[in-house]
Order: sequence, then structure tokens, then C-alpha cells
Amino acid sequence: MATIKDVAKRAGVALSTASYALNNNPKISPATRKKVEEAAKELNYKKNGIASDLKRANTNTIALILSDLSGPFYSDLIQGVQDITTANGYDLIACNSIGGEQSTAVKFLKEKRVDGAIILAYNISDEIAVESARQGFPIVVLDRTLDNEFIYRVHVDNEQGAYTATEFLIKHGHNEIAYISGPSISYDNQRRFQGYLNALKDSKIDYQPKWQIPGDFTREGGYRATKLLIAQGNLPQAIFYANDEMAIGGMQALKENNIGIPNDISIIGYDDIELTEFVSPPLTTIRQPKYEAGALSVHLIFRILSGETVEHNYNLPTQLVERGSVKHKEVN
Amino acid sequence: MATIKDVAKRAGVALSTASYALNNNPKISPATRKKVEEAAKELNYKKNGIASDLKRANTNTIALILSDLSGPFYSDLIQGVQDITTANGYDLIACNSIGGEQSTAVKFLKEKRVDGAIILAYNISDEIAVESARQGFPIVVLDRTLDNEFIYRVHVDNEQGAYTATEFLIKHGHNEIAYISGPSISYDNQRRFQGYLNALKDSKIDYQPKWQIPGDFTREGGYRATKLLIAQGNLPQAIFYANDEMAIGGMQALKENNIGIPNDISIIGYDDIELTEFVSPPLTTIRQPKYEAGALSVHLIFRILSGETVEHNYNLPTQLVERGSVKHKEVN
DNA sequence: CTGTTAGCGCATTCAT
DNA sequence: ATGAATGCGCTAACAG
Repeated sequence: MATIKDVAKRAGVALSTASYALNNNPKISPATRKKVEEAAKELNYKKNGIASDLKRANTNTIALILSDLSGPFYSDLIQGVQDITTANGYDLIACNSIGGEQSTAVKFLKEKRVDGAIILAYNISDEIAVESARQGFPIVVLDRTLDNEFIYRVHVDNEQGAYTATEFLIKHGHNEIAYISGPSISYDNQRRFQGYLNALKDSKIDYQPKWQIPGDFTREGGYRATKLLIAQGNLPQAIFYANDEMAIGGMQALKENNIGIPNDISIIGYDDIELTEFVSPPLTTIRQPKYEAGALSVHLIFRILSGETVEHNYNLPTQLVERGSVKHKEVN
Repeated sequence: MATIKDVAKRAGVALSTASYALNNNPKISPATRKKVEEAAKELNYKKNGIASDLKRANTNTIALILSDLSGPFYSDLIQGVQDITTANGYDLIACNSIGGEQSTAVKFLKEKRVDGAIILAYNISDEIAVESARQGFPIVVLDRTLDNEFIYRVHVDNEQGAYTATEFLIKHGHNEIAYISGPSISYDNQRRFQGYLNALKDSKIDYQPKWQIPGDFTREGGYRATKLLIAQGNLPQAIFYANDEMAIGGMQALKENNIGIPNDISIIGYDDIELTEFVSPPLTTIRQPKYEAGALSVHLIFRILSGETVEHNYNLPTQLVERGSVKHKEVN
């Protein structure tokens, strides 16, 4: 690899002259500049970005840390982050946190490789996030609450969303409503469960533990949980799945047992992933403003980086998307 | 930010001792190591990864460059890349090439920020790829053919896949087969079109230009192209969509015109994305070994990096996935 | 086992 | 306009 030194030598100028020329500093005459540029091209010179970053002390890139780069769920979010980042002339890199402590993500977080980070990765511990955040290195978390001077939180209002979903079912005449939950450690799941409870309470419906079935946010988990519910004997009138993936798995289970949706049972999901439109019947669900969440997150980072003082907490509202999986229960 | 110098000072040891201790070099006594680690913690020291990379000369990370991080299509591919990369103790970062010349991706490519790269991004020009590849910096391209000493090619056999798809339609009694194409500049599309032509030719069916409708690999494009085909007057007996997204858009258009699939018309897609199972009827399509392609790509990079000489070209076979969108045409 | 020292490649003074 | 010199933070060879 040719270095700038080689370029300077070849062009017959000093090292600094070459540097100036390559960085378009006006104090270099067009003639020498041209000479330098030609030398660079001849030597196939590429500046070493690492060295240059070291000098500059900021990298002009922000990191988006996800537990899994390949999840379809993140599309909109990434899009939002991407749009704002590029609009600001910054670079975006996405890294996965698979491998926990040893992962690429943690490396980027802890070492000064980026100027800011957005975290949506359950397998990154709170501890690591807190340890990494510091002056000049803001972190936005999307999936937890963390009290730290340099950590900001953008939140989709899970509690309200779950409340809306449950209320919707209640208004449709259902009062036996099962909740298929996500992993109990998941903050998102906790909020959603709380929203479910609140809605029941506000309608004076008693919460019954038997209607709470553990799931894990996967399609397979939804399938199993639903089978369990069916095996349990009497079915509820409606099921609220803590996310769409589980709802889709659940639909499969119901179908296998000849339980009609929405005639025999109403179901509702959470997330509004792309598939919901395509399953049969189309799934009524709660849409999360994923794009907006992503966009807001980076936007915040830029404001903080430029020295502004901003709020630490943001809550984004959800929206119910009515499709075909919930039916008004006939009054007998 | 505290530097390693501060840590050394605080621990009362030499700079190098601190460095060794922090890097778990066995030559440091447990006692001093502990001292250093404590000092580091007290100062909230984080090593500057950039500086360390500069010294090391290799970054232990490889880049996956995609035109769009948010496409659901890439899931499997990313997974394959991810698995092998982490298994080798390397880091993976994904970056998008939006913004073309100015994009993050190009920066990573041209400046020495990663040890190798995998490209699947139509908006990265061949030129940039060729300029960037060099000794010790192998590039694997998935979406083009490039003749360069340091560029390797992993290819899904598009031509064979398209041939299989077309042949399948022919064997089901169809001889008027439309081809809804991707962008004409797309290499993938060109190969697929060629496969289509070859299959026709081998069955002695004349290619008719009117059956070739331009699309752009998007759902919307497939919808429009299909509308155009319908508006054109007489329908073909089957449609081969150059990818699934377009096929799904096309299904929408056909549905709107009350054209039954597969009773009135057979259709086949390409890619085997997740949605294909859920649309109605489920879409018959060509599965690409995306995971394998991703895995092979990184695997190659590692072999090259370790000094092995490897082949420059790899071709992966496709596979037909039969679902419900193709029907045997009744003989009249 | 520990400390000294020389760069990695580049950007940036400060004189000339 | 140019060249020599300095240091960013870290690692690793070498000497003790």
C-alpha cells in the first residue's frame, strides 16, 4: 500500500504539500496540486481512513446495534435511521450483537469507533450500555429504560398500544381475553402486559392467570402457546398476542384445530409486520411507528453531538390497524 | 477521555506494562494486572479501537455492502455471512451503499477500514470495486462479473434457475410465457432472461417480444407491468416474474381483474422470499441458496486472507419450490 | 517480569 | 507555497 509519503516523494514535493493538495487546501497552487493528484493516481494511493480518524478524533459515523441484522422486523426502523443519517452527511454502520460480550457491537460501543450509537438489542446488557456512554458519545436506547446522563430513550408507547388492543377486543364484546406473552425479561413485553391489565381493570374485568400463556416472540412460540391454550380446555373469546410473529404461529395452531378466526375466536397482534396483510384472515394489529422511532433516534444524536441539551425521554404513540381477525361477538 | 497513559500513571507502571496487562499478555504478574485493571476502571478507561487498529494494520472485521440494509430479501444471506464471520472470530459490519460515491460503503471499501468485503449492491460501480481490491484486501462480488486478480465471484446460477422455471411452465403445457423483467442493467436480470430464452429455444418455442414486459424488481413494478400485460389484450398462459416481489405485485393486479391463479393463468416467481408461502395461492418459485452464498463468500475471504490461492468463480445451483401457482394446462 | 522506545499514516503547526 | 517537526493512542520489539 502506498502511503502519502510515497505520493509526496513521487510528486517531488513535501509530505505536507501532498496532504494539503489531497485535501483541497487552497494554499496549494493548481500546478502542484495536479502533480500530486497524478502521482496519487499512478501509485493507486488510498488514504488510510483509520489513521485519518485517529487524528481527527471523530469518525463521522454512527452505529446501529441490533441483536440480529437479518430480522425482517427492523426494516422500517433501519430505513428511518438511514435516511436521517445520510441526510446529515454521516455514515451509518449496522452491527449485530450476536455473541454478546464478544460481539462486534460491543467493540464499537466500547472503543471509540463511532460518534454515537442506537441500541435495539436485548442481548446487550444495561451494564455495557452504561459503561460505554460518555461525554461526546451519546447512546439512544429503544428497548429499555436506563438512567444515565448520556443515554437517551426513544420509546414506542407499548403500554398504550396494548391498552388500545385490549380495549378494542373488549368493545367488540369479548371479556375473556388471553394474553400470549413475550419473554418475561423483555421490557417491551412487560409494558404490553401492563397495558393489557390496565384495560381489563378499567372495564372491570378480572384478570385471570389462566389466560396468561408464556411465549417468546417467535412464530414457533406462538404456535406452542396456542396449542397449550387449546389443550387447556375452554377457549377464551379472544387472544391478544404480544407480537405478530406469535399471532401468525397461533393462527396456524387454531387452523389445525378447526377453530375459525374470527368466527370462533378473535385475535389481535402487535407490530404490524408486513406479513399481517397476507395471512388469512388479515391480522388486526397495533402498528408501531418504527420508521419514526429510527429517524427520531438519529436526529437526537445529531442534536446532542452539536452541543444541544435535549430531553432524555420520548414516547411515540401507536395506532390500531383494523383488518379481519376481530369480530363483534353476537349477544346471546 | 482517559488514555492508556493515564492508566499507567495511575497504576504506577510503565505504559507498555499497562498495555500488556489490558491485553492479557501472560508475561504480566497477576498482581500488577489487577492494579492496572483497577486503575482502568477507576478512570473509566476505554481503549481507542482506532489507534489500536492503526498499529495492528488489520482490523479483524469484514464488511458486507448492500444497496439497502432494510430489504427483507437479504436476511438469509446476512445470516450466512454472520455465522461464518463470528465463527472465525472476526467482526462483521454491514453498510449500505446509498449515496453511491459518497456512501459509507465506498469509504469502507477505499480506505483501509476492513480486511475484506462482500458486495451485493447495484449502485456500487464496477470501477470502485476494481479500484479498491488489492493485495491483502479481497473482495467477493455477488452481483456481477469482474475480471481482477483480487476480486472473487460467488454466483447463484441465475441462468439455470430461470431455465428451470421456464421449463417447468412449458412442461405444464404452457407455451405462451411472459417474462416480467427486472431492471435491464441488472446482471441478475440479464442472466435470468437468458435462461428464459434458452428454455424457450430448447423447446422450440419462438420468443415473442410482446411477452417481455419491463419491471424493476419491486412489488409496485410487478403490479404495473401486469396491468400493462392485461391492457395489452390477450393474456399469455403463464407469467415468469424475474423476482417474487414483482410476482406478488402481479398477483394483486390479476386479482383486481378477476383473473384466477392458477386456473386462468399460471405464474412463477424467483427468490423464494418468506411471503411466497403466505400469499394466496402460495407462489411457486425458484429458491436461491442465499445462506450458502453468504457463507461461502466469507469463507473464501478467510481462505484468501490466510494466504491460500483459491478459484475465482463459484456457481451455486438453484432449486424449484413447487407451491400452488402453476397448474397443468388442460389439453383442449 | 517491567520499562524504554520506535513507529503505524496522517494532519497540522511553525518556520522558512 | 513549502518543508521539517510533532503527536494522535496504541502496540511490540528490545533491553534491562
